[in-house]
Amino acid sequence: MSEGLSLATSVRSHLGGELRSADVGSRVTLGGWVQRQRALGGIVFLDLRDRAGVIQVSFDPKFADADAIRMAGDVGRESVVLIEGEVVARPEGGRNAELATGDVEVKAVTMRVVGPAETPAIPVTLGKGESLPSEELRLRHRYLDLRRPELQANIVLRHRLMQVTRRHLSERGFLEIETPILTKPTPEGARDYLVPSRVSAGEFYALPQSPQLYKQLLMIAGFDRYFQIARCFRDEDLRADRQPEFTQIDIEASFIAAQDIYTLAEGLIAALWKEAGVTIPIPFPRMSYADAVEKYGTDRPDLRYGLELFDATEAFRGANFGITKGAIESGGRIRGLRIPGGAVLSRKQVDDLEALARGAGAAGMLRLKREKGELTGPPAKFLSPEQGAMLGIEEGELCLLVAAPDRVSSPALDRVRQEVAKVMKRVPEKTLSFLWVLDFPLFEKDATTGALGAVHHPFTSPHPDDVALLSSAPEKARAVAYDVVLNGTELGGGSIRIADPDVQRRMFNLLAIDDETAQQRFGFLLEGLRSGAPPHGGIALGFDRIAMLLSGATSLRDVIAFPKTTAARALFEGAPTPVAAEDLRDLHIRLEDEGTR
RNA sequence: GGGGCUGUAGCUCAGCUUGGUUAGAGUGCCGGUCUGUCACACCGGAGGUCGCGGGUUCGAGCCCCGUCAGCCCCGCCA
Repeated sequence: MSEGLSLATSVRSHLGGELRSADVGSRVTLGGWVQRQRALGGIVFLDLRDRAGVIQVSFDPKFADADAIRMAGDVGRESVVLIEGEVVARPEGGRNAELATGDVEVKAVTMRVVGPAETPAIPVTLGKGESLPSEELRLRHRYLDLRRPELQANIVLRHRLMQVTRRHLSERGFLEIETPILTKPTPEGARDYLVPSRVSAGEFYALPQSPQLYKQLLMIAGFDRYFQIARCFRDEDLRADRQPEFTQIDIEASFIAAQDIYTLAEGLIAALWKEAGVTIPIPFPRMSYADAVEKYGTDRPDLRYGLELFDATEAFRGANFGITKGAIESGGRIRGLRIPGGAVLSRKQVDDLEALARGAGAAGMLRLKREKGELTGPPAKFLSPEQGAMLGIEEGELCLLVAAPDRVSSPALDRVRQEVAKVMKRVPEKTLSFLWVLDFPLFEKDATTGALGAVHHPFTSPHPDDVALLSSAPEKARAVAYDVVLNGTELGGGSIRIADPDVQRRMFNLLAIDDETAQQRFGFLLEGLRSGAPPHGGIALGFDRIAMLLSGATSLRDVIAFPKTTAARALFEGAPTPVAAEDLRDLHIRLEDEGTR
């Protein structure tokens, strides 16, 4: 973890974790935490930990004063001590190859306990028979948890990724500009975190879900290139990869097209991965949204393994098989995947796959396989030999099919495909498969009401080839919107925005937002657009997620210094918390059921 | 909003299937021995609201109901 800096001060001369053979002979004053003691009677060893690592300190009666030896034996773990002594080479056979400092040790002369510690509530260093404490306790005693080298390394990497981001973008003319944290509630999208206003009774600010409108206004203002490492807030239910407050690398630029954003984001992503020691090839491959959903059933496909979906509708056309016949007649298709070597999967394994498909909304899954040249499985007897051949199932292959409308079969087959890759061990762990998914639809239809909603957001520019569709078939119109995906995980996304106030007005009309509502919600942006807006667009990358991937962590909580739990609680400081009645009064807020609290 | 898993010593866990004497282990902690250890070793000791509340039972860590907390998933996340 050594960063090769001198962190010497008037209190300490070196970082113990940085000492090496070259330092032998130096007089040093170290400060750090007592990680472990080994008292052998006359002689005492302390493992002293600081930001750079661990160094062994020996207290030998021939060098150290008696007070120091006594204190070294008595001091509690995790206490902070200052030690004066000399760096010496360890005796032959006494070196510790597992320690970066293991060729040397510090022979102590004096010691002071400057920060005595009570017995830690959770172990910082795991000893014999100990495993990592529960996450609940780790979060409750976060200052102890953060002392662990693993978390320190994650936080240090996060810092370096931030600096790379700033340098990379600054060097390309991007200006880091802060936008408000107290902002205006937005009815669409995620739930807002609201902040009551004291001076304006009954009115509320919202914490930003993203700086979207502000960054567009900065383009209208002529700053041309903006970025921010922006904190965003969304009051939705959480997951391992979702925190209520999170950090985005937010980027916007003027006089650009989508192509420019791809190049820019690829350069930044390559720089971030390089900082973590990984060279990645750019540019990334690109795929249309329509292709992604057709071939993989998802808008963020994992391309590390094949297992493309295929359309088997033609093979089943005319077959007197109730399930497929019904699906085809009601406008659906028969889609599925062929799994090389999958014929060996057990009945139970395939049942489990079907359960996943059902969990994702499918009524069931059809199975066929070819063994010893013969096609078997429930649908087989309904197919003529010619129809069976159309399925293209090779020897040893298992074929799984879902007969349904695409909106059902796509998510079901996506789940099945991912699980098959896992079960068949087809996922190459080390491969990094970056991908641009382009040309998202502009709108999505609400399944129950049929109303149009924005897929990305209402300021996303329609695809230039599809402008005519806005009047005829808006649900078929594509947007100039793009996501960048790594191994099936969305790293970020963005779009080219609408710069023309007339187009923006049409968008609102299609979204059933009338002029008055639009003015009320987005007036400041609309006025801005009418005052001369350059063509502009941008992207936002999930910074925590990138830090998580690059540090090898499996939870965002391991790359955030003070994260929240899945109930959005902060266990360490204890937020949220009730507040005094007079504070609520000042904010013009009265709680329901106050008497029962 | 829904589903699943977990909660026993400071920490990590066993005990719960099939209710029954004094709830165990490792580690940590406390005391002692030990001059080259490095997950030191050895000897001794203390340490429990079995998450919380209610119920069933002669009897509950164990069975039932509720509740709180943590984690994972679905919905949700423009």
